Amino acid sequence: MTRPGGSRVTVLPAPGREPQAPPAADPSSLALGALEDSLGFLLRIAQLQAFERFYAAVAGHDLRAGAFTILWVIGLNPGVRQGVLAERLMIKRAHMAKLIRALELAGLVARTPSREDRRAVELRLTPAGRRHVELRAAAFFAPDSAPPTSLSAAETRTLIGLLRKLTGIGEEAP
Amino acid sequence: MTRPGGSRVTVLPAPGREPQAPPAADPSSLALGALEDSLGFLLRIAQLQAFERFYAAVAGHDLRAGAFTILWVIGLNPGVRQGVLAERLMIKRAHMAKLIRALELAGLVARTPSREDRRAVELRLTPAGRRHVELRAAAFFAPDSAPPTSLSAAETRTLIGLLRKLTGIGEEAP
DNA sequence: GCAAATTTGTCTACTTGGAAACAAATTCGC
DNA sequence: GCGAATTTGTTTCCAAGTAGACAAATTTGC
Repeated sequence: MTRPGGSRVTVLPAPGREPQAPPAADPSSLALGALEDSLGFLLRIAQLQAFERFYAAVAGHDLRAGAFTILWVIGLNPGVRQGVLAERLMIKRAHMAKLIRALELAGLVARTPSREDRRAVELRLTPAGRRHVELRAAAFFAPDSAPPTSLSAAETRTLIGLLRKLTGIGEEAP
Repeated sequence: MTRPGGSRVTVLPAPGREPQAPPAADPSSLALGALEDSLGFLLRIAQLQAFERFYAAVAGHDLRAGAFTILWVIGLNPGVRQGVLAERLMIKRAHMAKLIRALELAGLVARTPSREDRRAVELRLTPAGRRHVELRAAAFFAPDSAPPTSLSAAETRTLIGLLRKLTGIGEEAP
């Protein structure tokens, strides 16, 4: 399982002369070198694959992952402020402003100015917003109930646990 | 480590009445509910955090992750075609066309029409492109040598192994 | 009390990425 | 052969996301 080069993997591509092998018409047989050990690269590919699977599974449910996530978290945290939401979901504040305005225009979210801090805005689901979330929650979380085929159930649990630890998400300061 | 609800985690937010708790001004104390068990959500957050760390670490090296990755893979697979590259790196072909043109204009990549298939284009690094990659490889892969602080070295290896298995990247069909 | 610094959300301009339609070349059916 | 379907890369247009400046409100230093 360990790689030929150990952990010092910054092996440069063979300088100058080319491998005489044909250009490799099959994507899965491309040489990736040290990228195969790169956490950032693997996370990127894994995330894109997961989104692809997700949108393939929920096709036609008019369900956008980002919007649903925002509504879900507002539903669990009524009165949450935009900036707090943005920081936790890793969405830039400028972008969150646009997303929230769209949700407000759609009648799913209510924005009320905070009384404690008159710069801030408190977010809540409207009744329509709550209905929207309730109707789509099962479809949204369905892919998590039937996890990827390439991992066993135990491996999936391990992976989720490690990702929680890596991101600091399921288990904050005690 | 198991969650209160087991694996059937589609618990809807408390309908109607609000938690009387204050709006939670601290992002890390937001309730996320079933999102904390969602592989897609965790992968998304982990990837964004990883990119943030990456760009913080290589600040000023004029190093874009996507462009470097493309150059790196071309360097390892001279003569590779655009579509193959796009599929493996999960970049849409329309986008790849733009990226490759930019790299060609920058003098880093040479595009030569394939003799076998006159629609296709073969990609190679120019000498300048090879120099570019060699100069930046150490900085690009540095974050992988000093992995995240929240995981032990063993956990990081396990995580990388699981991600390889999930994505099918380090270990193709035997 | 009050000027300076910070925070909160917003705006404009820009970059990144994708969907759909397309031309050219290739492969398939027959 | 030869027309139909497919593949390859490109173009155009649009959506998603970011950067940086900004006004208003708040907090901080004194």
